[in-house]
Amino acid sequence: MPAPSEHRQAGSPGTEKSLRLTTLPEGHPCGRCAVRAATICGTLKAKELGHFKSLSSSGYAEPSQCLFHEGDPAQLVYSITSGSLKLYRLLPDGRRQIAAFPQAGDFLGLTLEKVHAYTAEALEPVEYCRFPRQRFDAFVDEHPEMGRELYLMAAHELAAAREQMVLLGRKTARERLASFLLTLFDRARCRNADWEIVRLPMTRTDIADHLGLTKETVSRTFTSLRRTEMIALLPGERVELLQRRRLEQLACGELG
Amino acid sequence: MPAPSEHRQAGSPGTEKSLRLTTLPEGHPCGRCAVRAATICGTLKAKELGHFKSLSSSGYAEPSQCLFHEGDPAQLVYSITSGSLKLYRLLPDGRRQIAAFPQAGDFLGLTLEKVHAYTAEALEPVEYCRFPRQRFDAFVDEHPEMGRELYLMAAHELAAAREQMVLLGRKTARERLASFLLTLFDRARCRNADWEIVRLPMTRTDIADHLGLTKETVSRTFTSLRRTEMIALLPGERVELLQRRRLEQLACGELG
DNA sequence: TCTGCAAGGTGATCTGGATCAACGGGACCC
DNA sequence: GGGTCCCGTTGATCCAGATCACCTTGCAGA
Repeated sequence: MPAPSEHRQAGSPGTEKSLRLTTLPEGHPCGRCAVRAATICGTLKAKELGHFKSLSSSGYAEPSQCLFHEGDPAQLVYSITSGSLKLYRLLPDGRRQIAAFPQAGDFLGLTLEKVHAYTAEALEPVEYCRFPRQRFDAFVDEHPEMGRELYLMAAHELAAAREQMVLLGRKTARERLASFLLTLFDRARCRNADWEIVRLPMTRTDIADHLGLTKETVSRTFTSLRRTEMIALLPGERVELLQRRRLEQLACGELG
Repeated sequence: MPAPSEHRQAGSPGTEKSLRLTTLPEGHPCGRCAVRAATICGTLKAKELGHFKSLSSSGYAEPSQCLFHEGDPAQLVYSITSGSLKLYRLLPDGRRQIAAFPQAGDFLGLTLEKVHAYTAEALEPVEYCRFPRQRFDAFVDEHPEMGRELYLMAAHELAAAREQMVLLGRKTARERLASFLLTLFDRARCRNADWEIVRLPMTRTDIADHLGLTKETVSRTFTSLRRTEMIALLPGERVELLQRRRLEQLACGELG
C-alpha cells in the first residue's frame, strides 16, 4: 500500500482551473475539446473563444513527424489537443538534448525569437490547433487578460526547466530516472486519475537524451530500480511505481 | 582583432526597450533608477509608475546575505537595481545547483508556489525595490498590460534555462565554460558597452555549481582555455575573451 | 517464410571529470 | 608580526557513467 503523496495534495491545477471554466453553448467549435480547461482557452468566454478558435486551423501529425524544426521561422503557434511530442536541440556532432515532452494541453512554438530554437517531433499521433503567429499576437494584444495566462504558462515551464537543471547538474543516474518517472506520474495525474502507473511513449534513447545519460545507462538503471523493487516494468511501455515514497526520497537525493 | 558577433546584431533588448521608455517629470521617485528601461517598470507611465513604486520599499543586502531562503514563504517580490546574486537549490546532502546569477534589472521571487524553491544570496552589495506579494499581484490584476511584461520576462528566463539544460545535459567541461563566459559577456553588453572583458563576481565554486562541475575542474578548464590562448585571466576577477569566434564555436560544440 | 532493422538489454572496457591531497597567496584579525 | 581562513591552482588516484560489442525480440515488408 503506497504512502500518500507529499506534494500538491489539495488544489491541483486541474481543480483550480475547472472552477473558472465557463460553459459553452451547444455546438460551439471548442465544445468537445478535452484540454480546454487546462489551457489559456479555458479563461475565454464563449464569444471570444469562438473568435480565438476561428484564427486557428486543426491539424494532425504522425509519430516521428515534426511540427517544426530548429532554425525554421517561427510562424505558427500550436495548442496540443491530444498525443505527445519531444522538444529537442541538436549539437552539430549529433549530441541531442530533449528539453521537454509536451503533451495535450501544452502550447508550443511560443518563442520570442524569429526562428525556433528547438525541433518538435511527435512521439504518438498528435492533434493540435495551429495559430498564425501574427494573428495570435494580435489577439493577445486585444485581450490583455491573455498576457497573464501566458505568463502563468511560461512560469510553470520555467519552474520545470529549473527543476531539470538541478537534475542534470547534480543528480546521479538513479536519482534522475526516479525524478523523471515521478514527474511523468504527477503530470498524468493532473489530467486523469490514473494509478501508480506511468506510460512511457518515448524510447530509452529519448529518456537518455532528456536526462543527460546514454540509452545503456537508462536501461541498466531501469533494471536496477526493478531489482530493488521500486518499480515494475509492465507490458505496453508502462511502469508501475511500487514504492512511491522511496522513489520520492531517491529523487530528491535522500537515498543512496 | 575579434570577429563580429553572430547573434543579436541589431535590435538588442536594450535598444528595443528604450524606444518605449516614457520620460518622467522632475523629482519622480524612479527618475534616477538605472534599470528602469530594462524592467517592466519601463512600460508604465509616470503616474502609474509612481503608484507602483509607492507599493515598494528600498533595501540593501551585503555579500553573502540572503534575500530569501529555499522553503521561506514567498511574501516579497524583488526588483534588483544594482549588484548581483546567485539563485540556488541545495540537496539534503549538500550538493548545490545554481540556477541563475540574477543582476540589476531582474525580478526575483516571482514564484507561483507559496514558498520559494530557491535561495537568493548576494554576491556583491545589492540594492533592490521590494514589493509585498499581495500588493504586487493586485497591481498586476489592475494593470493587464503588466501581464504581458511578466510573460516576456518569464519567456526570456525560460529560454535561458533551456539553453542551460543543453549545457548541463550534453556539453563537455570546456564547452560549458566557454558558453558561460559568452553568456556573461552578452548579458553585460546589453547593459553597458564593455569590451571583450567579462567580470566574474562569483567564485570558482559558484561557477562549478552553475555548470554541473567541481571547482577543481573549473580551475583546470580556465587554465586549459588560457593555455590555448582563447582567454586571458586579468587581475580583479576579470577575464578577457581573446578569440570570441573560437569560443563561440567551442561553446556550441563545433570544436574539440 | 525469410529478411532487415529498430528497440531493449547486458557484459567488458575505457575515460572525463570527481575526489582526495597539498600548496601558495591574499584578507582579516588579534 | 603571526595566525587563521578562504580561495585558486595543481598533482595523483578513483569511479560513475560512456563507449563498444553483442544478443534478443518484435514487427513491417517482400
